[in-house]
Amino acid sequence: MAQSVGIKDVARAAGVSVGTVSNVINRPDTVAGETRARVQSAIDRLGYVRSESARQLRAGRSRIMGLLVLDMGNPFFVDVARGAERAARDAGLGVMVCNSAQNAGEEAEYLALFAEQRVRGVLLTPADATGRNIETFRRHGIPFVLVDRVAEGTTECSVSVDDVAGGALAVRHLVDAGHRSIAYVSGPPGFNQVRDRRTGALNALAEAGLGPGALRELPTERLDVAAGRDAGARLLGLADRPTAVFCANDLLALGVLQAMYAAGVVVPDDLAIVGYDDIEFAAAAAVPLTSVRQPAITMGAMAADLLLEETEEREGQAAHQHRRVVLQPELVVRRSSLTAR
Amino acid sequence: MAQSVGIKDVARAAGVSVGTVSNVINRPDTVAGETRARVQSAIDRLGYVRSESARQLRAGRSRIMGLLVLDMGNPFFVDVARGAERAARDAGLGVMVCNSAQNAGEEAEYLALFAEQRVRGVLLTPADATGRNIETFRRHGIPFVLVDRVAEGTTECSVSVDDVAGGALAVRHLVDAGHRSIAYVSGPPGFNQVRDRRTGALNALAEAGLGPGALRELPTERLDVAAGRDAGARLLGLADRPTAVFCANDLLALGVLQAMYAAGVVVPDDLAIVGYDDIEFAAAAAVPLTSVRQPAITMGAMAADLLLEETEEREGQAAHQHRRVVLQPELVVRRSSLTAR
DNA sequence: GGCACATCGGGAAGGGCTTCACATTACGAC
DNA sequence: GTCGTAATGTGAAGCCCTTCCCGATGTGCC
Repeated sequence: MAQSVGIKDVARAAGVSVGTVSNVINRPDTVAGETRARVQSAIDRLGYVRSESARQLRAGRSRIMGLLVLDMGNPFFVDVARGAERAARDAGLGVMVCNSAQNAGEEAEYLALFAEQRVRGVLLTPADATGRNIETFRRHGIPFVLVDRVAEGTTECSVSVDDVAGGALAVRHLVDAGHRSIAYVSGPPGFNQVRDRRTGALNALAEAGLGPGALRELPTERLDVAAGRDAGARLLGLADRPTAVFCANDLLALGVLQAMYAAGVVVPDDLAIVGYDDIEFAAAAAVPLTSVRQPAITMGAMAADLLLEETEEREGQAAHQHRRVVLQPELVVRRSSLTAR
Repeated sequence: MAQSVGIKDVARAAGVSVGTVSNVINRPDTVAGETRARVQSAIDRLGYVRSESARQLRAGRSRIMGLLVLDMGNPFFVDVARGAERAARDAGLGVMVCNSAQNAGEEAEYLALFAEQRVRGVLLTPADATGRNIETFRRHGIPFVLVDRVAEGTTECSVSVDDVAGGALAVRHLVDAGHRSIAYVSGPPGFNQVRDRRTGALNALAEAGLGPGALRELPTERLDVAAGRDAGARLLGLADRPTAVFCANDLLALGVLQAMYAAGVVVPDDLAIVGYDDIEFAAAAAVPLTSVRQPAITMGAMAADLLLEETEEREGQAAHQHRRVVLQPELVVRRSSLTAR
């Protein structure tokens, strides 16, 4: 197969001009049926595929949307991606999914890549707590939507879940079960989600007349299973060990669970655990995990829709109003938080 | 920020020709230091980002590699992607990861997308058992490497894991533990992996003097947790229930495990389970899963390397020999297969 | 039969970049 | 002083496509 079948080759083969071939592809109704058929058959015969780069160069923008997530190893983000993909596809766009791996450097690299690609817009779960990457990116004039994080200031659209409410759900549940000393395995302190969930947790404690002293925070470097195991080990070393632990996400919770299992600590009897995200594997865990469910697919889809709305506007519709959508989480109770008695 | 700062604007601002700006970016050593600095500062000042599409149009090919996996919800493929990304990045390429969701139609769409993008090459885990998509794609002359599947014929490179050996490992382990009647939750019959793992299973049975009747196959539509739950339900309905089950991947195994748990069947005492892939969540399952580990990251990285080797050759090195790399799996024994006594 | 009007298709102009052949300059050597 | 050479920079061609303006052809109607 010839490496380079161009529109010219097709035109020659079909005995028409290149303009006509282009019309057949892009506005078939402007071409007479007979001509169209002839051109189409030439296209098929030669195996012509139009060059997206040329197309894009002409159009000035691409048909791809960038999605930069914190961790593709976390099924939560896989779901976000799924939702975004679906919405983008409905609009005829593709999604380029990239993984910053919770690392500001990689985030910057991928954002630069997106800029070079003249991506239509970007969905972003920020990894860089300083916000410097975003600041730099803003200069390019490429619209973006924050995912799983509320936009601060009024600058951009965002779709997030009410993390304060989520944290409160989790801890209220534990308090109701009688726990009075709770650990919070929290993740990197820079993340808003982490902070907001703590705020919610403290609120729930306050409701019950408990002070912030009832919450012992165990920060971690990363939001993954290994970090959870590590936090679990630290938890075991605490004097006056809490009777319950709330984890900033399910991966951490699974890690904690593994550490408890290895140490012979019985969950939930000796330690109750509540996770966050309700990933599919939470239900299949050694002890099925109680978790705060987030509508991940919806979040991805809504973010993509907001972005689409914003980019359409650029084609001269009514002005797009930046919006901050906040969804509500939901508590899913399973065995890990049900003290047996 | 002006939407469109082009190389011309930079040239004007720096008082040089466009050619020189291009040289500053692509071959800085051919430009005098003073000029280079002036151009660079103009670039920074204007926030110029080169257009990848124009660059690519000129170059005739892109700097992106496509990766099309069966299921991004399966952590196994997330690892494959990780490996591929790392290897590609080392070569200065980006990876566009797409998810065929085990669906031939979506696979075809994404392959078409890759062709339009003039992607450098494609790493592919085929979803279309008929091979028709591949056949069509081959016409474009874009090199590709099959991942997790042996190339049939001598047509392409492939990287896979010896599935026959893996199936044998799993079932030999079960036979050694005394099981004489084993179920195989297998997945869609079109998949080679599924077939090869069965072959291995039968081999292991034969070694032990058991006939194929000792293996009861339960096919499923998909390779995911829901399908596993479904297969588990069917398993429970079988007269003369097998005492062990071997699953074609860990997601199925987790599903089976959930079904058993729901039905009060004790794993491993009433039913031993062995999965495949050894995803991270296998170890954290309700009953930690025995599984056949595959070197997923390595597989992704090797596939990317093979592809790079092949595309480099196109620039006129020694001819690239298509190769089929076959890696070895490894059994990881955990509680789900250890009959308690 | 001739005219107005659709309808089609042709041709050329970019769009932003790289690259290549060539112009310019400086400098050391003879 | 002249020439060769190396070091720099210039400018235009061309990658492949879309789009827009027109000319050409055909149609229906008076």
